[in-house]
Amino acid sequence: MAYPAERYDDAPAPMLADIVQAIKEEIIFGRLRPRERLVEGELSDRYRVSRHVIRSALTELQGMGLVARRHNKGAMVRDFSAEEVDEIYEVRAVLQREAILRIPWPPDRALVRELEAIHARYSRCVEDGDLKQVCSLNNTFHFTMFEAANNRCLSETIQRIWTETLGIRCYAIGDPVWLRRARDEHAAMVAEMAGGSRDGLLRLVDAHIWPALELYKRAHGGWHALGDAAWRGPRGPGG
Amino acid sequence: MAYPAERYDDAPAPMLADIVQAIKEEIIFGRLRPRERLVEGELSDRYRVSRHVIRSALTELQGMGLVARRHNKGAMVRDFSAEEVDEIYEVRAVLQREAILRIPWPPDRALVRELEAIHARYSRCVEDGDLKQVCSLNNTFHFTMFEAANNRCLSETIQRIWTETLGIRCYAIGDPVWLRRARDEHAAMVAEMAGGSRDGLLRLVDAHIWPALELYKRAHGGWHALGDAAWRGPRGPGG
DNA sequence: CGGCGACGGATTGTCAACAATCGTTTCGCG
DNA sequence: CGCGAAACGATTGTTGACAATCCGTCGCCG
Repeated sequence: MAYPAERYDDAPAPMLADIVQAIKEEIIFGRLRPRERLVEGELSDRYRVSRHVIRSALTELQGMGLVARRHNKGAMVRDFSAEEVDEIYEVRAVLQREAILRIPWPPDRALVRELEAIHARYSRCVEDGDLKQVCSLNNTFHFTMFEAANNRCLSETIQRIWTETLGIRCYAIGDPVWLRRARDEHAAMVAEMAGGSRDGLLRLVDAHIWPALELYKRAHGGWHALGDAAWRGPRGPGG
Repeated sequence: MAYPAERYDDAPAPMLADIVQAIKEEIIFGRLRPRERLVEGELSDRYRVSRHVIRSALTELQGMGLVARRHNKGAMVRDFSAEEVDEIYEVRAVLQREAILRIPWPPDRALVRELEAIHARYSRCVEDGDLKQVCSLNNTFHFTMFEAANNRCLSETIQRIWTETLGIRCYAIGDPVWLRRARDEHAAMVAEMAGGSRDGLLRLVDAHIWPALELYKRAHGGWHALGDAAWRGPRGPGG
C-alpha cells in the first residue's frame, strides 16, 4: 500500500479510557441500570476526576451506544424496548452469519489453536466465578472468530452492535445455567472449526445468541416498573 | 410500551450541528480531502467559533467515521484503502439486501408515492446541477426505502456505513454520466416497487452501488501520490 | 559530514469558573 | 381549593486560560 498502514484510530487519554472502562463495567454488571441517570457531578465525585473528563467519557459511551443523552438534560444508561432488542438481535444474526461465511474453510490451524487457548482460559474463569474475566474472554473469543472473516468493516460493525448490547447480556452473565451452557456451546464451536463443517458452525453460532435475549426479555418486563419509579423521582418515593 | 417512547437521542447544540454539517459538506464535496489534516485552531478561525465547538464537532465527525483522530496528534479526514473500500461495500451490499428483504411486499402505496415525490425533486436537482441538494435527496431516497424495512437497528447500521463513505461517493456526484445513470436507476427502483417483484428490486439496488465504487477506486489511485505529498509537508514541497 | 540531544513553535488536552437551562416547589390570585 | 407564574436549586453547556505533548530545527560533538 502507498501509505504506512499504521492505523490512525482512537487512542484516548489513559485516564479518560479508564473512566470509560469503569462506567462501562458498571453498566455491564448492572450497578448502573437501564434508564438510570448519569449525573456528571456525582460521577466526577465518585471517580475523583474533573467533570470535564466525565463529559468526555459520556460522549464516548454515547458513541458506543451504551449511554443516551439529550441536550441540557443529561445522560442516562441506554435502555432497549422489547421491539428494539428483537431488531438488534436480528441484525446481529445476519452479520454473524456473514462473518462465518467469510472465514476461509477449513479454518487456519493457528486460529483454531488460538480459540482453544481462549476457551481454556474462559472455562477456568467460569469455574472460578470471575465474571469480569468471563465477560472479557467471551468478547475475545467471538471477536477473534469474527475477525477471521478478514473484513474489517464487518467485524467492526458486529463489534459495535455487540458493545451496544453488553448491557443486555449482563442478565445472562449472572446466570450460572446460562454460563455453563455458553461454555459448552463455545467448546462445540471450537470442535466444529477443528474438524467439522461450516454449516455446523453456522447453526451453533446462530443458536448461541438467542438464550441471552430470552433472559433479557423476561427480566426486562419486571424491570420496567422499577425503572419507571426510579426515573420519576431522583431518590424514589420512599426517600 | 411501558415508557413514553420519546426517543432519547442526541440533539446537539444548534451551533455545533451547523459546524458538523459544514465540515461534513467540505469533506463530501472534496474541499477537504482524504488524509488532510484538521487543525483545531484553523477551523475555529475559519468558522468564527471557539475551539471547543470545533473539538466537539471533530469528536462527532469521528463518531460518524468521517474523521480519524489520534491522541495528541490531531484529526484528519479519514481515508480508505482500496481493500477497506471493497470490504465496506461488501457489507453495505449485505445489509441493503437484508433491508429490501424486510420491506413488506407489495410495498405500501404511501411509501411508493413518497419515493416518487423524492425522486421527482431529485431529478429536478440533477437537471439544475444543484449537487448539494442532489446528495441530500439521494440520501433521503435511500433512507426512506431502507426504513421501510421496519428495523431501526438495520436502517441505522446502513446509515452509519452510508455516512462513513460519503467522502467516497463524492467522486461520483461530480460525474454527470454517473448522475444520470443513478437517476435512471432510481426511477427503475420506484417502478419496481410500484408494480414489480422484490427480486427485481434486489437486483436493482445491488447493481446501483458498484459504479460509485469503481469511480472512487480509479480516482483514488491517482490521489495517493498527491495525498502523500500533501501529508508529508504542511504546504507541500513547492510552498 | 552524519548522528544525537536540546530547544522552540505549533498544536492538542485539561482545568476551573461562569452562564444558560431545566424541573420543582412555592407563592399569590381567582 | 385549583391553577398559573415566578423564584429557587440542581444540572448541564460554554468560555478563556493554562499545561502537556509532539514535531521540526538547530547546534554540538564525534
